[in-house]
Amino acid sequence: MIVPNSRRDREKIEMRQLIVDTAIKICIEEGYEKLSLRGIAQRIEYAPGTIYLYFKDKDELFHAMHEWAFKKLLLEFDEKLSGIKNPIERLRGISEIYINFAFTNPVLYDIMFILNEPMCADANLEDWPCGQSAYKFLLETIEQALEQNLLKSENAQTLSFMFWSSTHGMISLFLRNRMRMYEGIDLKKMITYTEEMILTQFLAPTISRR
Amino acid sequence: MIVPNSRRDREKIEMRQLIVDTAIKICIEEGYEKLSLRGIAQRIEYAPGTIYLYFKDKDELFHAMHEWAFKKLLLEFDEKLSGIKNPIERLRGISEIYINFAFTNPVLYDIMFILNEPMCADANLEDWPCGQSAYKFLLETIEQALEQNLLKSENAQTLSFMFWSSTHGMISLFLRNRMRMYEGIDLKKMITYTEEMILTQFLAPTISRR
DNA sequence: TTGATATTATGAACACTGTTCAGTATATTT
DNA sequence: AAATATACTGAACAGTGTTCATAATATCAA
Repeated sequence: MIVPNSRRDREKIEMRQLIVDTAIKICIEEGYEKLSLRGIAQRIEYAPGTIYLYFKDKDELFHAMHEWAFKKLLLEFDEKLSGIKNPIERLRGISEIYINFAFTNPVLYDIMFILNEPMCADANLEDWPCGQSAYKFLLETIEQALEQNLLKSENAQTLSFMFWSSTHGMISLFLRNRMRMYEGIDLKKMITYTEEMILTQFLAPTISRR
Repeated sequence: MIVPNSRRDREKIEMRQLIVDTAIKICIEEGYEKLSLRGIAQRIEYAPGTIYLYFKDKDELFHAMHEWAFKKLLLEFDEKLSGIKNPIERLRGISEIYINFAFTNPVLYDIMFILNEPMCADANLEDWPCGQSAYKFLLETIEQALEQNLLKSENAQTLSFMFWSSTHGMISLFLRNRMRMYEGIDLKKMITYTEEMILTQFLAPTISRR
């Protein structure tokens, strides 16, 4: 990571961000498959080769977009969930934000969790701070829920994985148009309903209710 | 669908199949991202333009590969599950076959459920007979389980969607290398364990046990 | 068998893509 | 003002999907 000491370094970071912003803008406006380095260069009125002064290759740019998207999701978690103390309500909040994020920013969701860029193969965890933080958010919430006996006793890691991947599964099948058999059904409603159904099954049976 | 009446039609189908087989072979050997029409043409010793006499474009070829892969999965369902009568055991069988299929044929799984080809956008259900059959397999099994009160009472469609997408979620996160936080863990074991955990939660509580 | 017709195959060409790099322009430092 | 360092350019390369005039081949009628 570059730390902005001189004006030069500052400009370098600004230019990097300009490229990332432009890339994401193109993805949103025209779709990820239309994203090209030449297209980015044209929008910011630079020559194609210039981008290579700021990113080693397309993968490194993708990596930056990836990180940028996670930062956006993490920000929503922080903003909307810091006030919620009950672990189960936090869990519900996480689900809601996650699903809404995917529906509002399908392209970003794609970049974060679905697209297969070589970058993902050899990138290590240290290069993925926001992604890790987002996962930690979920994991810690579940750990708290377990401590307070609000969920059926299980490994916190396993439960986190279960909640995350089931939600991801629904969203990615939706985003990839693999839910055509549910014709005429409001798919977002179906997803939120199923999400709640799963959560309910894993709630610990309350001993006394008043 | 072309029906082979004359020798000409038969040859047309054979050539189509040769192209599909070659395409899948390249995907398996070198990865989907290395698949190119020129590469296929070279392997079967034809000119690049020839492929366009059998497929309108790359999308139509992808569609054929897509269908071919579903046929393979469906075949495994038919072969290994026709003898199992108990709906819950069938459900377990479906999970096992599905997960094993994904781990054994990651490229095919990609083509079937993850890759985003324009084809998927405007293809209608009629062009997806095997995919529909595979889903029906799951749906009917769950309907039977519900009839026999073996699962917690819920909509069969919702339950099917839940089981399918949670499994898909785990597999696709694994295939896309998005499970790096579970370092050192046997990921296939983790997936099969979680799969069983989910199923267990949805089993109807047995009234009497002997 | 020959000639006309329909089918099948070709490969150059077009417009794209990511990427490299020698050359040029600009900015900073001496 | 000269020397050096940085930033930028755009042509070039090898690759992609796709098209199409041309050529080869196969089929059928006379």
